[in-house]
Amino acid sequence: MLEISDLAQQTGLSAHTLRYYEKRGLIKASNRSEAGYRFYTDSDVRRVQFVKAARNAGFSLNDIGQLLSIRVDKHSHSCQEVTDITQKKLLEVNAKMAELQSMQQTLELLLASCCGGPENATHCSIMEALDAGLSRENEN
Amino acid sequence: MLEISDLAQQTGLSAHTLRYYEKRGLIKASNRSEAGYRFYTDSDVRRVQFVKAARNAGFSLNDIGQLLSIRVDKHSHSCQEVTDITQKKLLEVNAKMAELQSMQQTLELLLASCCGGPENATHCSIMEALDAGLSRENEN
DNA sequence: TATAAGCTTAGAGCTAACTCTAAGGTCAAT
DNA sequence: ATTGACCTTAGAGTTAGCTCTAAGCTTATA
Ligand SMILES: [Zn+2]
Ligand SMILES: [Zn+2]
Ligand SMILES: [Zn+2]
Ligand SMILES: [Zn+2]
Repeated sequence: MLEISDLAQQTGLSAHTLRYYEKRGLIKASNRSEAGYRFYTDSDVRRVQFVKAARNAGFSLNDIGQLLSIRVDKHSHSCQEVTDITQKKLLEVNAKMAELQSMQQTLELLLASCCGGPENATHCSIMEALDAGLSRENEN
Repeated sequence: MLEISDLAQQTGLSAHTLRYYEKRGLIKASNRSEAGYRFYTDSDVRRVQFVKAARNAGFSLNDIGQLLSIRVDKHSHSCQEVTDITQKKLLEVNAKMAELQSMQQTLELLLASCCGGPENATHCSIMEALDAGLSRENEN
């Protein structure tokens, strides 16, 4: 039986975060001491590790809630439900990537155009480009 | 002289957002009517467009505040200051991209491994992979 | 037994960039 | 003069995921 700080150490999450996850309904200590201290079993540890792996994959805590309810009763859920959640997340990630790529490209162009030197910015091509609205092309 | 809703229409930002930008110190109506209505000049419009272009490039409102103070007094600032801000932002964007790319790769692997079918999830390889902590390899 | 470390809870605070509400004033048109 | 659309302000609410605080117990060690 692990106390919360032991679990924190084993998972790399803070005790605060673990209590927060409990408040969110994601995890729960299997046992409590008479004084109310949380005690975690190996099964609890595995559940937390599942949550952590899902976080690394990019799932939101809400997504993870769904994945966890599938996990505890796999018989009542299908592979399709799991892929639906995963696919949806992939689409979100792809959308954000596209946004960031556009920023990246813009920033690289800006940097390539500016001398970056110590003289004053009256002629700065970055400022000019921003003044020109990034030379059209940006719908949205 | 444009009223706030005219400026909103011209820039594609909401009047709420424009007032918010003013509260943040980014923009300001050059004039006010006797009743207190904001009136914007062409110069104000260009400033808002600068802000919008900078937002599109990924700059935060704080960054934009700095860029704007360079913009109004280019003689007292150098190209280097501008590139510093831009470079810093590019590094942030690159960091986020790396994070997202890792998620993307993970999600794609997960999707490739799962049948996605209607049968129950007792054998689901996505669930298994998450249970296995995404097969090690994820430092952090 | 005293001290320190760690546990409990409810709830506030943080970040970023909006987004919206309430309560009221203004303006053009009917 | 009365709609209705628009304007003003201060300030609260939203989102996600923590992060921290306060006030008070509990437990282990010296
Ligand atoms: Zn230069
Ligand atoms: Zn320059
Ligand atoms: Zn399957
Ligand atoms: Zn599956």
